[in-house]
Amino acid sequence: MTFELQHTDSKTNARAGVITTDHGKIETPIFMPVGTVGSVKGLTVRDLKEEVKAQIILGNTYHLYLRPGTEILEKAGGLHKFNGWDRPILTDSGGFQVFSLTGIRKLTEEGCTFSSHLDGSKHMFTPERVMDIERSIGADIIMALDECPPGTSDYAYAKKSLGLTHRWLDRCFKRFNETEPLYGYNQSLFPIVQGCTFKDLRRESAEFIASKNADGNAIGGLAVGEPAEVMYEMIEVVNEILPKEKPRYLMGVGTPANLLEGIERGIDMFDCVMPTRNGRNACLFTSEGIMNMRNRKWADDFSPIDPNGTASVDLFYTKAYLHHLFKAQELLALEIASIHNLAFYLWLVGEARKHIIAGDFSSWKEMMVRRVTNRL
RNA sequence: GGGUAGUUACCAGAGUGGCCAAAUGGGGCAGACUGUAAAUCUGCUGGCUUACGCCUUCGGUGGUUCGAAUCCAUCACUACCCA
Repeated sequence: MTFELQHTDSKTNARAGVITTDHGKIETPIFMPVGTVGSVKGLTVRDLKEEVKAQIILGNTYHLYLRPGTEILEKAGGLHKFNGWDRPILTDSGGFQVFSLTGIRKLTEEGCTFSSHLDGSKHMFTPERVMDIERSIGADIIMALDECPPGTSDYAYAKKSLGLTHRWLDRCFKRFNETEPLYGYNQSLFPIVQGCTFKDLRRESAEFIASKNADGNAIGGLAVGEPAEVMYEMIEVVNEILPKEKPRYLMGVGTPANLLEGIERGIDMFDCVMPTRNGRNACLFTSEGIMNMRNRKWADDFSPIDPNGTASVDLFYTKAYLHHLFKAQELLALEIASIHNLAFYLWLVGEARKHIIAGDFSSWKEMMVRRVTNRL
């Protein structure tokens, strides 16, 4: 995997670049739709390519390990062959599940013991095991196993957790370097900066991560309960240290405004369940603002879902019809909303890229932040 | 014509003397959702009120009672059964 930095904004830290993987190129800044169990919920590969214009999608190590399991994935020839997505894939390590499954998991120096949310069976993730599973899945970019502590963690816990994440990272790299890809194309391992909301821990972590000289670097442990302003501050602290010539991935973020603020601060990659999950819950993000499609006011609005939208569903269907589909609990509502939201997210980062290259990112971004946070 | 059961908030439906402005479900109206244990979750849903509280309500009317959605009488309507 390589990264070519094409443009850096003169007024901000925003950049435009190209990541090249064995499954194709990714133009940054980019948003990556989340396909936890190997499927971006509600969308076909054709939807992803033709409507959403996705360039890379995510899979999740924890979920894919539990089902269908590595045996099936290896028999299939890797996740790309299994789900039919022949463009780049990134797999999260299960670090986020270490955070979200609090109560059915236990952390030790060795790794994380957890009960399957599917059948209660006991499993253990160690850095080595996670690397092996991510080799089996075969994503182009694989994430290190980390601990993602809550945004409200105190300093003592944050420091302790950071130490564990760093030691786990060394073990991830060791195993990664001792093993080979299974399917004939290269894989890149991204380390993850942690440190909660403490600047000195974030700096310490960023320096440690930068020293690994990985193909790309991630920032984790944000948008997990802390205020957005604090998140932006942490990004600034970390991005001062992370190398400019490598892509920077802000994990799990976020709202359209979060993306714009992140891009301004030098983030290149984002992923988030928001466009799909909120879409399924009738929340539509558009260039004019946010709409709750279940609200009565859309019942007799026969204008297109999004006149400025790039997906065919945006112009083909009306707001009134989509409102009706949500009220009637029709599957089609979830699909239309998911396609729309993802297409909007991809449009947004694509526009950001154009404006970075054109040199007017800053003013465009200020205008867009106001528009995308508007409630319709 | 006779008999039986019933009539409760938008709908269905509990409640059979005070703890009832009235369970529960649905519907309705809003809100939340950030590396997906989420097609999920939360709140509100008689009126006025920030709240305390006050007012009006359980088919109609009239009673009994300190007190009635709950007991009595009567009328109306509905369903089923017998002629």
